[in-house]
Amino acid sequence: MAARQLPGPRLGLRRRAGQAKQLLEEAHKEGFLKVPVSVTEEVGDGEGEKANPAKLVCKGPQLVLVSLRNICQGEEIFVSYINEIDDVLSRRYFLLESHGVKCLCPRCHANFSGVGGSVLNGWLCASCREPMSDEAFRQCLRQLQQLRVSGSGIDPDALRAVLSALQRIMAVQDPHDFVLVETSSVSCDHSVEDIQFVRPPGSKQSVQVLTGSRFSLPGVKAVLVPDALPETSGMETELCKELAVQRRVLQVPCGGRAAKRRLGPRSDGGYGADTNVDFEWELALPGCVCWQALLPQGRRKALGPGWWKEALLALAVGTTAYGSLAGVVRPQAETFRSLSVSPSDTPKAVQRKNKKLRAKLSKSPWPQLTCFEAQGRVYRLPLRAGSLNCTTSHWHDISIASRLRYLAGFFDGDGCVSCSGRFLSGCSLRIGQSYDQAAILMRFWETFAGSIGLNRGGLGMQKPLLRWTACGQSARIAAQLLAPHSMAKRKQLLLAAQWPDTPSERERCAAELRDLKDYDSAVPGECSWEYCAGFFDAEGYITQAPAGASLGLRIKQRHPKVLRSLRDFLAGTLGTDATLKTEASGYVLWICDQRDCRQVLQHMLRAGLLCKARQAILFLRLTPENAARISFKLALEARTGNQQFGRKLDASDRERARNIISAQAQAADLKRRGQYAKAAAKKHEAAVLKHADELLKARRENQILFEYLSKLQDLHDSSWHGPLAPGM
DNA sequence: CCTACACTCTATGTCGTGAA
DNA sequence: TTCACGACATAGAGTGTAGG
Repeated sequence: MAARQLPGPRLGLRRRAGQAKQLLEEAHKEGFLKVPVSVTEEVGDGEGEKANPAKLVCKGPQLVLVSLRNICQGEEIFVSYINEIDDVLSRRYFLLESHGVKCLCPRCHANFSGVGGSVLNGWLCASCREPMSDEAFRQCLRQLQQLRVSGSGIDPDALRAVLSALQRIMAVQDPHDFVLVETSSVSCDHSVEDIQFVRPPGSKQSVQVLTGSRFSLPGVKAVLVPDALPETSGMETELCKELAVQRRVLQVPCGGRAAKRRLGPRSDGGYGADTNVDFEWELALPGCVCWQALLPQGRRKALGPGWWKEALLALAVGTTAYGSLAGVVRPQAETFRSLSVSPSDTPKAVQRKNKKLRAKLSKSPWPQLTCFEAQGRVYRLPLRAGSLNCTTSHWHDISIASRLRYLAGFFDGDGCVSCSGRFLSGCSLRIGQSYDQAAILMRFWETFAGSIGLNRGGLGMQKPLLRWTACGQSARIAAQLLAPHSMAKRKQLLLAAQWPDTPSERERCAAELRDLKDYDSAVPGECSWEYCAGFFDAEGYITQAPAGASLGLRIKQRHPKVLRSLRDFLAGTLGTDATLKTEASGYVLWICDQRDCRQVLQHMLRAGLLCKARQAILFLRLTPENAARISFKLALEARTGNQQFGRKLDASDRERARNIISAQAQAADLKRRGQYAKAAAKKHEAAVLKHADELLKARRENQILFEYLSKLQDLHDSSWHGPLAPGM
């Protein structure tokens, strides 16, 4: 086992049992346990020298931890950080990921080169010390399950109580992660065909339940790995190679969403599947209760495939690799506290904590949004057509034609035309925006009616999303009004405006609409400053050279036609020299010249720029003297999304980066000149600087993430329901 | 300063459901 | 049949950084 390589919780057996007893009593007092459960300690029960140091058995309402060999007085008992029935690869991957530890214990070492044939590799028979066959291993697992579920003297009610307590505890930790499905038809001999899909009452997720033993082995784990191995050295490369072999052998049973993103080396030093890859794995306890979990990657890594065993042990023994049961019962406080920086943490350790913190955050929902704020007014959700008579005054001072040009520009950027319903009865127009950009949705709502509703609730860094929707008659009218001013989506809007009545014609139009989205169906048309402002509000981005005084304007788009029209318009009216370039997944229109940038921003502001008006105004004030301050201000208040949240470099970061580069360059120079001793000293100095720099950045990120978390918590505590939340 | 690229959140696109 | 809304998946948009 790996425990000897690690610092961390190492509790004496007596102490663990005592702690477990106390915690179980507490759990019973607080109503988590329906029946009183106590822990009995049985040490040296005469079962002789076996490989497993201890086992957990249920005796009536008691959970008993039994040592399987004699323990000498004063001997230290270790807690494993891993699930011992994992294969060697999973164990090492988990240890490296979660603790940064390369395990060199005999079991890992002996089996390391043999990985690839089976996920069960690395599991040695306790008697003969030979690798176990798959069948023998499965047999053991069955026995283990039988022991836990229907073994002698086990009170099913007690076990059920423990399991339901666990469910409650876990539900507190993350209510979306666990569902408890009771089933009486689970057996070990089902085949893959026995997969059923159920939606448990109250669950919004559809849940896949696999009842086959083939997939319910706790040792089976899905791992996605990069096709191309990253350029790393030592342990990581070895692991990647083996993961690659593993993948081919396993034919990964990857449920839910498939891996979309490029899999490869990541800047954070990790590798493998990206965060939006979900896995599903299941466990069936025959004849009793079927636990099923749909875990996010972070959680899965944290607990490992044997989470259920770990959880049972946690309840019985009061200890896991992640702290005591107290930490499980009050997960928010304890879990997050364990992720805050401690003085002895290395940069890598803080980075790992930050990663976990982000994973936690990404599962933390915002409170339900029931209203939104736009231009200082608060509106209830959903905002239906005609539910208000008042309008935002400034917008109505602008002529209808100008308004339509702006809206057409915005719709070309961010709008969506789709036909809806089984009968293709009509088209709908839609625009989604985050909740703090509701003003732009109000412009559409005031002009075309329709409704504004919640598209998706907030989740961690992801703000809640609102959506303006017009369907039926209002969609037809809106499309009719927008089409003449639109370029990128004119053909789609014309289709929506003239949506036919007969089913066959509708089928044809629906197919045509789909086609229009596949290629660049933009119609070159008359451009205007209002259109530019709208399009820029939707798709544009203002860049600032790192804390410098120079700025640039960028518009990214998948297809080039509309960008060409914009470029020609800018060249024709201002003589602006905008360049159109291809970039990965599309085209970019760039304006670099400082004078051009400012002129374009001023024109767009006059034409009704809204979403990016604040940024534009700030940038127009940009001078070499205030560059750093404006950069900070923008990061704080004028950003659209939370990408790269907490990672922005400030002036001192840049200064440190310059020093590191300078030291590295000096070291290289000294080496070239043959002054090896001095070069080595300089190199060391650079390494020290780098270490300090990484530590500082990681600590600040940790602090910012905690501040964000605290703000999110405040929203819950203050019964927040929609008005703008500052700093989020 | 300019450009390419990386990271990850947002905004499209689609499907389904249910009330009117 | 229309309209509104929710859920889900994912392409790509928005943003930052590194390097020439």
